[in-house]
Amino acid sequence: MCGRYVLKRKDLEALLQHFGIRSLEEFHSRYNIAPTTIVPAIRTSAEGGREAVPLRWGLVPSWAKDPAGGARLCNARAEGIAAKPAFRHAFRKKRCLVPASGFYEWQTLGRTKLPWYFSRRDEQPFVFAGLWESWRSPAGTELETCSLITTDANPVVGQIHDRMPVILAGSGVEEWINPEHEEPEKLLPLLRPFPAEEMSGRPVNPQVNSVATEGPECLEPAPVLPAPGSEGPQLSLGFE
DNA sequence: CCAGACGTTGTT
DNA sequence: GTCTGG
DNA sequence: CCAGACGTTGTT
DNA sequence: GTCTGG
Repeated sequence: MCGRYVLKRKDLEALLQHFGIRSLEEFHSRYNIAPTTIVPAIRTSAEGGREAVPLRWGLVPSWAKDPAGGARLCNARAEGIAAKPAFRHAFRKKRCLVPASGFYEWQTLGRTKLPWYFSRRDEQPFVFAGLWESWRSPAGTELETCSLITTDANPVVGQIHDRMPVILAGSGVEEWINPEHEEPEKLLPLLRPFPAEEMSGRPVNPQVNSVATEGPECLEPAPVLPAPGSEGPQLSLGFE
């Protein structure tokens, strides 16, 4: 799954430039982005161009009664999005890209959780495949939310967790937000695990566990603390 | 036809 | 929004 | 995703 | 144990 990620300022700017979107308001690097917070996303505008928009992470279906209580939809399994009531509409009509520098997955070690940071091996920014929705309150206020699509983990991430977010690359990026595409047969093949050879991962500062830790210290290497006899974390993944 | 239900994922 | 049940 | 909160009633 | 908040 993917319940936390990283987006550095310069990476967002590079991506916006790539899509021909001029950088909006100032964005500061965020090293511990969590569900329920506002995240930058890219989608096709009503006019057919690209736009960057703030979305709340945690999709709320348009028909939901309460946007807070049940909104735990920060991920959507690729296998089910074409049919699940909560996602099928967004899958056809409201696809988006979510810029990122890297993401976290947790390794359970006994009673503690160790966060690992995964990114492209070349440290280039990338985009997650996302869905968004619009919810209107009884008072008429509009709330736009999003969810990140997950798929099977590749062999690198798979050492830690069996799922990972879908990372789009190449022609898949444009195809995903092309509004002319609505057929699952065309879209679902884009939702594959990112190539393991192009990814790397390493254990990082356990302070990541708390959403209050938001700075670059999140990416500090995890202290090496393998107790004798217990299996400690491997130093890194993504190497031969 | 209308009323009412339906949210998802993750983990052990 | 869309499907199911009555 | 993880961390942290969450008591409940009856009675004065 | 389970729900809420970030």
